[in-house]
Amino acid sequence: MKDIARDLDVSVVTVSKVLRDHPDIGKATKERVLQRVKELNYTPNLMARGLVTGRTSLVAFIVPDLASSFFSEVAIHLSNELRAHGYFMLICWTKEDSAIQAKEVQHLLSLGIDAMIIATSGDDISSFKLIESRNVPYVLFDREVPQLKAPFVGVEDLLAGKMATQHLIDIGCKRIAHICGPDMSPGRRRLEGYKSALQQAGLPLKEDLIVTPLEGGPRGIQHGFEATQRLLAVKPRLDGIFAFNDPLAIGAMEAILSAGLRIPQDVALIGCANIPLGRALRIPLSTIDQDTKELGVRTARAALLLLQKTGKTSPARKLVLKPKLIVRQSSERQSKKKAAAK
Amino acid sequence: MKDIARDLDVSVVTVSKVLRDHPDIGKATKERVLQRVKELNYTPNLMARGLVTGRTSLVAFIVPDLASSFFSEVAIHLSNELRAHGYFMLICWTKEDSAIQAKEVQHLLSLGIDAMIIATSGDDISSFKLIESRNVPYVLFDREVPQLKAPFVGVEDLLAGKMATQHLIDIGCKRIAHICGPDMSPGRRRLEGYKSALQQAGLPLKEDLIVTPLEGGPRGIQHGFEATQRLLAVKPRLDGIFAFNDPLAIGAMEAILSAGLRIPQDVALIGCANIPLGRALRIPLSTIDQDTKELGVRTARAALLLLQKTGKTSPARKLVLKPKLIVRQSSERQSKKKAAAK
DNA sequence: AACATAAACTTTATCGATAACTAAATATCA
DNA sequence: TGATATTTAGTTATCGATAAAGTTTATGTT
Repeated sequence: MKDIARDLDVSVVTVSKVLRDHPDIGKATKERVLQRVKELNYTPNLMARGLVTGRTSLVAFIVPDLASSFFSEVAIHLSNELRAHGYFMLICWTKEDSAIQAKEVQHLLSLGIDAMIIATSGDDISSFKLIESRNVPYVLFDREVPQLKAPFVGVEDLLAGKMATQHLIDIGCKRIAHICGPDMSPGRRRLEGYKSALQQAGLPLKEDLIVTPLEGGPRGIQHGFEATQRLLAVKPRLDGIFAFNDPLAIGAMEAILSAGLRIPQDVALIGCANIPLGRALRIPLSTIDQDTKELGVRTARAALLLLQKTGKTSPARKLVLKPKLIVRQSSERQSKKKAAAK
Repeated sequence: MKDIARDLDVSVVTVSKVLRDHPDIGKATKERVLQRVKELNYTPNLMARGLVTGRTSLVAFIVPDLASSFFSEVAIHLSNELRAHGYFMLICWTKEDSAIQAKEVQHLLSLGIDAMIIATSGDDISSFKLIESRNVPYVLFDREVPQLKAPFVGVEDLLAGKMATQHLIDIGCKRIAHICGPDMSPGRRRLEGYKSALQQAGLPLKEDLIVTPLEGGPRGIQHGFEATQRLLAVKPRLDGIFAFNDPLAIGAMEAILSAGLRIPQDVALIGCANIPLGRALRIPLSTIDQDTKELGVRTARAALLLLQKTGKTSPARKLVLKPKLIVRQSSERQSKKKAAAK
């Protein structure tokens, strides 16, 4: 910038103004500057600019898990929407580890991003308090933290849990197991939904049919496999499994099949998230759809809203989308023939 | 920082020194400062620091595609390795669009990240020239750009293409099709490998058995489906498909099955990337494994190496890993029973 | 002609830190 | 004991921009 100013014999500020389309610059100088800028392939230093203006056009998306495609898909839609409004999105992976998350958040904060979208790992609120103290707007995604009054965009998980479990009940399952997700709002609510559906149907709640993967961290196929092996050892044998997410369900599928049992005849199976590959599995997987596109777009809008109304206090809206049951072969039995699938 | 200095009646520089563990600070002052830092929950402003030092401890990973899990998996290992060395990794998605990539690169550059790891969308080298002109070290990942002498970490794609095609030939396929990937080094090399394997086996090369998805962008299931429908219309009918990646192969699988054909009896199928779900598919998918963990770790090391040797000219190494054939049901026929799978 | 207005720039201060140098107080040693 | 080291802390300049206020010069107004 200095170079440009020197070359053209104008002040640095003039150059700066040209770059920001400031009204008071002559047409002639403006063109001279712009040309030189092009020649030198100059780009303003965002750190310096950010230092003064406090804005960087960056939004960070903090996710606990990348392997399960749910967050990746949402990221895609988020990114598209934010990009359309002039923001850049960066993804930051926390490995479902709240200590890592705390570090990343701190680092991002001091880097000076404009907003954060967080699917939190752990409900330690100190990180959030830190964000608030820095006046950086943020949106909670997928995972709610009750103590915080930040905007939240997510899915009605209690209902998701109920729907999945109720569906298994509808097709005649009596001994339904649940493989738990991480101990955060979606995991807890889906479990709750599972319990309440059982209760409403007058089925007993067996603690040994509720398992949590031994290993922590993001829930993947191998966790589902391991958990299901333990479940299959419980007698009398279960006849249905509702897994927290699709990867867990896929692991469960492998465990069930390799134990020589049939799906859905011996054990019916349903997951949650509706990953694109669910249809293509050995046994197409029933699941609960969460509409990642809608989630992504709505979350982006929530963030953009915060970014616009700089001063005004935000109403801190809570947006909860309705989940949708998708029945495929893994839970299709004679008794009832619900439509859906695809 | 100023506040802390004022409160404790020391200079800002002293505080700064304490924070950086500079040798010349008294034990007493050091402790006083540290305590106040904790009380105020203070974090140094990285923009300001970066402005002076030129370092931010940030590494950006630029990927064209998030849906196919290949890059997500690599990202996980990359992130782990970089984190172990004190760097933070941010993922940036370019939608397989070189214009978007150019923008993101520019934005990241002016943000002042320490290094970039790029799986490029398009071989427009102007972005790379820009990066070089800013003296930001970068590593090319997965996709090579011949004109550039930056370090490269990837897979021997020519061999991958050969292995996959040769395998189909080995099991008796005569009319083998290929669904192309994006027009960059992996796509081109795998196609080349496909051609050379056919040639070596004395099989004719039919141009109408080589298709490219109509729609551009990241290759997904639906692209494989669409491309395969066109392939199936070609007479005499093909008896084998080698798809650029696993999602394409899965799309192909759906198209083949819904056309009433059997896999592998009528059409044998092989993909590339070895996504974790390949095993669990309706018909377990043969594929070429690329060892995402090794790729991630090696790429991270290459980047770290560049970050260390600040001054010295880097040897610009090229690291090409050997792919591995994984045979599963989608290409298992009587004739030969190769082992592998799992 | 005198003054107000506008256009087109320039000056100065600042964002929040660090680097390089300087200064004072204390320690060490012949 | 005086001289040189060593500790510890403070000064000043700078990184690359922007905001706010100031300065010319040209134009219009009555």
